[in-house]
Order: sequence, then structure tokens, then C-alpha cells
Amino acid sequence: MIDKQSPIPIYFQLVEKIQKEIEQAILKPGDVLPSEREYADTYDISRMTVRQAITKLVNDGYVHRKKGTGTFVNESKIDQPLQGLTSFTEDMRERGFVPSNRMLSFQVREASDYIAGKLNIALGAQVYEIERIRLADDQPMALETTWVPCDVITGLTEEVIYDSLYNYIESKLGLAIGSASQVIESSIVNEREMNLLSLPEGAPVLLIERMTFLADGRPFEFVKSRYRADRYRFRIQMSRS
Amino acid sequence: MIDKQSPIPIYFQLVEKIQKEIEQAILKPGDVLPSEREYADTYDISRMTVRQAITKLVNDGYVHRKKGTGTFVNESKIDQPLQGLTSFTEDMRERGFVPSNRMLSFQVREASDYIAGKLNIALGAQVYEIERIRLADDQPMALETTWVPCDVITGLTEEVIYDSLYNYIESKLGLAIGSASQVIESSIVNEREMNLLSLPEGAPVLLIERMTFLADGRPFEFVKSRYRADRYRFRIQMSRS
DNA sequence: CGCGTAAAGTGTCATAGACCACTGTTCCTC
DNA sequence: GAGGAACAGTGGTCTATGACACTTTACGCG
Repeated sequence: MIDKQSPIPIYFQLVEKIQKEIEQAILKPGDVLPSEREYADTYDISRMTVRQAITKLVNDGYVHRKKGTGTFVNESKIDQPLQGLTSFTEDMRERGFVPSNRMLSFQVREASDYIAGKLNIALGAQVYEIERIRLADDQPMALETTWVPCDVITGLTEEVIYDSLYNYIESKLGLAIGSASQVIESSIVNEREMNLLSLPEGAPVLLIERMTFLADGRPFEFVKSRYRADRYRFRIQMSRS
Repeated sequence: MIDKQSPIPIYFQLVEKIQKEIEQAILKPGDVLPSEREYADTYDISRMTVRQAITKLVNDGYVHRKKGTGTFVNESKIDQPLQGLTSFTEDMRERGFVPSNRMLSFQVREASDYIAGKLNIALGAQVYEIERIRLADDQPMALETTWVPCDVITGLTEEVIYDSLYNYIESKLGLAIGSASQVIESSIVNEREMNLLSLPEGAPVLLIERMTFLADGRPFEFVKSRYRADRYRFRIQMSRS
């Protein structure tokens, strides 16, 4: 288990061992770890070395110590960066739904003042404008309009859109997606949305505006979505510092 | 300088001493700290104790170590909680509003099944339940109910709440806030909210549920907020990977 | 049976010494 | 002068040990 001859420090071997046990649910949230003295005896190493290992696990958010009681596995692994930037397609798959689209319109047009400003492109530059209904398990989930500058994302077709825009950008164009800035607000459906999303009058919807940037900082997408509030909740993880 | 008889641990006295020197610019960014052995000699303490102090400073982002070279003061610690996890108070200040509260109720009670489950505490354990109206520039912005387990956050008073809970936890209790998980959804005001938030019937509100965790993984706060959709938009930044 | 106290177990703090790998300097050789 | 080897200093790792404070459990007294 612990190889004293290995060039890998002993304390680090122990860190990895305990991490693995937590990930494999051998040690579950709330469980007590063996005591420091016990680890020291078991592996015939110094207690200070055990301490060094556990201190690292504490700093990494895996466990916490309780004076006079023991060391316990934490509830939520803070470390897991599972909650990153995802597309609708990825988002729905993660939630266990089968995502699909109903295309309403796909066209190339000149950017309006508003859109050009958002995407930081010249007024009147060409953009793709895509409007579609987003479905999850064939149920309408959201109405979405997307604007993409033609000179940044080239060769866009309806087929690409049916698959996954993000996948196309990363796999086919070889561009790295960097970050996104989103604004979320609450609203009431208008008449058009009522019909398209099969909602009654006065139903609440979640408005999400998203600006997405490539890793080099160029904006490549501006999206306005209206999600059915009865079917969709937006989840995020955030951390201090 | 270092008092071995003090109940304050030696390593911690050293941490504070070095922190002060950095804050008072006696040690400037880029400067080398005295070596571990030098500290040990100067204050006649063990090198391991010095090491413990410096390790804390490394974890807190004050300094970094360079093998075979020395320990250096980091560049100015950028105040970073910006796009991260912020309280209502911090959030509003950032947006240029003056935040305030109108307390509706403040009590200690037994956790309901639902709340105990959320906060991962024993059923019937004591929690603070705080309900208040959040104001920005004296205009009602949100209705918020907060549950805080008594055994995790001790000594909570109305005065503390009027100031800032997060500030109290970090400054007074010395606990580090770790991460939060939020769920955002859209809804329509109910009658009670209508009156308290001065909204017309059928107005949309943004529901935000937040679970907040200490750095050690313990949940310390569960909040349900209802924001006026006409005044509040939720902004987030996220990045890939 | 209840309550307090003792014991056992835990993390916390601290000591002193040792060897290692890495970095920068100094000095010697060619 | 250039190159390399030796050296001194630094952080990184590890051992072995001890005292202390806090928490839970067990026991024994009343």
C-alpha cells in the first residue's frame, strides 16, 4: 500500500490512498477516518507524516477535523469542477433527458445595432441568426434565439445546429471555448411564447441571456432563452475566492 | 515578539507577525522572507513550527515557496470574491446601491424535516430562522428567509444580522466560507409577497435557493429568496473546464 | 437509577534532528 | 574567458517523542 522506497513522498501516497477511498465510496461522507495514530501504526510511519497528509486533505476540502473526536469525510467535494459552462444539449443530457431541437428559422443577416454591440462586431456585419425550440424528451423546454458572427464561426449549417454548436466549434474548428457571462431574470410569457411553449397566459418564464467567449477572448455567441419555469431550474455552484 | 507562554499557539503568533509585516509593507511583494532556519533561530523555536506558520500563509495566498531558493511575498492579493460567492450586502454594494434590511422575524426553533435535511443536521436540532426584507436604496428588493444551524454558527444576534452574516462568520468566528450551490427559478408572487414587496398581482419573481458551505464542507446556511423581477437580474460568469 | 468522575481516545502544538533535491554562487581548472 | 565542480543555503520530507486540551465512554458511588 505504502512504498517507502518510492520517490513519491510517503505523505502524498497516503493522500492519494485516502482520496481514492473517498471517491470509491469506501469512505462515505460523514464517516470517521482512522485516527492519526492508527494510520501511523498501520503503515509504520511517523504520526507527523500522517498529519501532513491529512492536513493536505483538509486544505483540499476532502475532510475536516474535529478536536477530540476524529477526522470526518466532508459532504460535498468542493473540488469537483463539474459545474462548468455547458450547452443546452450537454445540460439536458446531464439531467437525464434526451435533447432535441425544432428549428424555427436559420438565416444570415446583418447585425442590428443591439446585436453588433453585444458581439462587439462592426455594425452591419454578417451574423447567423438561429431561432429554435429546445426540447427535452420531446417536451418543449425553451425558446431560444442565437446570434453568431459569421467571420468567427465559419461554415455553420442547419445540420451543425441540429447536432451541437459547441461540439462543432471545439471538434471541427479546433477553437477553445473560454467563458460565458449570463444574466438571468424572471418574466411572464408573451403571446408568441405562449403558443410555442404551450403555456397558459401569465405563466412565468426564466429569461437567460448568455454571452459566450472563445478562450482568446473573442465573443462568438449571444443567446436569448426563455425557459418554461415549470420544467426548468437553473443550478450553479460557486466558490469563495 | 513571540510569547511562548501565551495561550495563542506560537505558529499562529508567527503567522500574524508576518501578515502584519506584509500589510504594513515592511515585506513587499516579491521580497524574500527570512529562511525557515533563520526564523527558528531568531525566535528560538523549532523549524517545524516555523514551517507550520509559513504553510498557513501559503494556503492563505500571502506567500509562495520556491524550492532551493526561498519564500516570497505574493503580488498584491487582489480582492477576488467579485464574480464568486457574495452575500446580498456585498452584491448590492457592488451594484452601487446602499443595502439595508427590514427584519420580519428572528427566532431560534427546531429544524423541520425539510430544513434539517437541507442543512444535514439532526431532525429537531436548533436553527436560527431569520426572515427579512432586503432593501436597496430603501426600495424593497427581495424577501428572504434564512436558516442557520445554531451549533455551527454560534452567538448570532439581530445586530449581527443587521450588519453582515458573512462578515461575522469570517471576521469574528474565524471560519472560512467555502462554496455555495444555488438553484434559480422563475415564479409568480403569492399574496403575502405581493404586500411585502409592493408588487401587483401576477408579477414575476426570481426564486433563488442557496446552500452555503464552510471551507470544511459543513453547510451553514440555507436561504430562500424571492427577488422582484423588475428590479433584480442575476449575473454569473462561468468558464469551461 | 442518576450523576459525576475517571479513563481512553482524539486532534493540536511543539521539539530536535536528519537526509534529500534543488538553486545560486564561488572558485578552480583548462 | 568559459566551463564545470564544489559548496553553501533553501525548502521538502521524515522520524520519534512528548505534553496538552477536548470529547466520548465507561464505571462506580450515592
